[in-house]
Amino acid sequence: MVARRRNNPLALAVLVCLYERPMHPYEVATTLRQRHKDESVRLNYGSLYSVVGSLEKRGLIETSEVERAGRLPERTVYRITDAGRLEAHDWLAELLARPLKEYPAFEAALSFLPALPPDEAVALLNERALELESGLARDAYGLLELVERRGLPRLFLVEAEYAVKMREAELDYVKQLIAEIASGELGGLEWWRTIHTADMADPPLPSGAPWTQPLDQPVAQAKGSNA
Amino acid sequence: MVARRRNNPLALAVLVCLYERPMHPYEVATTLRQRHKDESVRLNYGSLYSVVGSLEKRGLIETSEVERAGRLPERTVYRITDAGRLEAHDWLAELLARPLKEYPAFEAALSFLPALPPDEAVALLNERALELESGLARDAYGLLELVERRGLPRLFLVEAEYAVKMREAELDYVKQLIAEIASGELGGLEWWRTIHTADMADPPLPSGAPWTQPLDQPVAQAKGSNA
DNA sequence: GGTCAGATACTCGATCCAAAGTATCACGTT
DNA sequence: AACGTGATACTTTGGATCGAGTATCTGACC
Repeated sequence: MVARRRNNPLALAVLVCLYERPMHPYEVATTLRQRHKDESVRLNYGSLYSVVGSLEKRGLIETSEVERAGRLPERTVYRITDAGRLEAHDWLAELLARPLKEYPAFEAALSFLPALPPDEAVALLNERALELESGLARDAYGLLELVERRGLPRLFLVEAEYAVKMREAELDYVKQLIAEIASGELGGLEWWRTIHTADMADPPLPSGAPWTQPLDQPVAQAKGSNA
Repeated sequence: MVARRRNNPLALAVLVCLYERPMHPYEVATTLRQRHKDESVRLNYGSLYSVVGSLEKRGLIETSEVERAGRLPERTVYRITDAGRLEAHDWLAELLARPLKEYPAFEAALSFLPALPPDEAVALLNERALELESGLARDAYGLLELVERRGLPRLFLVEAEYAVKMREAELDYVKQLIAEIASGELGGLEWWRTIHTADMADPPLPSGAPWTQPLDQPVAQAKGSNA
């Protein structure tokens, strides 16, 4: 019954836009883009229209009018309802106050790190560090440009500042990890090296050896290799 | 034709598991859970079986045997193919070396920050800071426990270390932001306050006033930031 | 005055995925 | 001996998602 229960932040973006004034979906999209919100909220038309439909079904927005210019497709203008205002407020408050578990791709990749030989891992991490650095330079330049060239108050850039900080932190961690592998300081390195010695040639991952150890089972336990 | 082209990291997890030895999907799931990989990779059965099906269709894994114990459902055991080994390697390398644009929920929320009154925003951010702090304490304890109680090498915890670092950085930013709002230091604060003065009562967001300003349009400008 | 890029406005269909469901077994409890 | 609980192993369902597609209009340029 409860369609799309607070999963896609694009729905929040729509609500907040309509809070400002009634719009048709396409106008919401262009507004979000103009304000660079499409950098923080995944925006594409398919999702937009489906999200709008579900908001209407839930009574959070309603049709205000249907226009048509020439023979272009109709524009359905929506306005927010009281329920919608409430939902927008509560949802935003929730997103701000409660950290949400997410699954960044790099975290997943790190969890499979032992599957690659240490040397290759270091090379790849170095590449990442370089890309992070250049990306950071670009982003920082973009921010400065907005603040200085036009006098855009920082209030409207907090999300970008946050993103920059997070990338800086990631870069820090990547560098530290590289250093600890290179210096042999990282616990488990010997094991890591040995399982990648026999087959330097073709097979990029070591077969037979576990790519990571079970984190449980301090004692040898007969878990279910049920054959 | 190319089904599910490197979107769901669960597929990589399956490949890496099967690199170790042939398994049936359910066993992959329990293995991942035992190794706490379900903290870094979103894991649920629906996705697991559909991902496995698509890997088979793409020739990256193949059926090794079909078992049955009693009247329980059949277990289809899969093994990885050479193509699968290659794909696993390349995919993992790509994830490690290239930062991927993602859309954290908190970044989205920050981009709508001006929609809430400053006081409420500060209160909510404070709540977040508290939750981040207690979460961090819990996580750090968990790590220490694994390292000390059982002698688990840090190599198998890099993804968790990364997650902790990221949260620390987030906490830093949240604290800094709170301070800058409280001290009146943040650019745009006056405007933020004024648009939230008339209606302290019911409407939690100010209608009529733009919740954030267009970032473009001082001069008609050629786009600028392409991602 | 023709054409061609780009904006306008939405639609479609093919995947993708999360959550719940199904059915069996295993084990301990009362 | 009936019951409950949790593990085993996979299926089903229907919504969510995304990229591409359609068709029109606008304006710039030569």
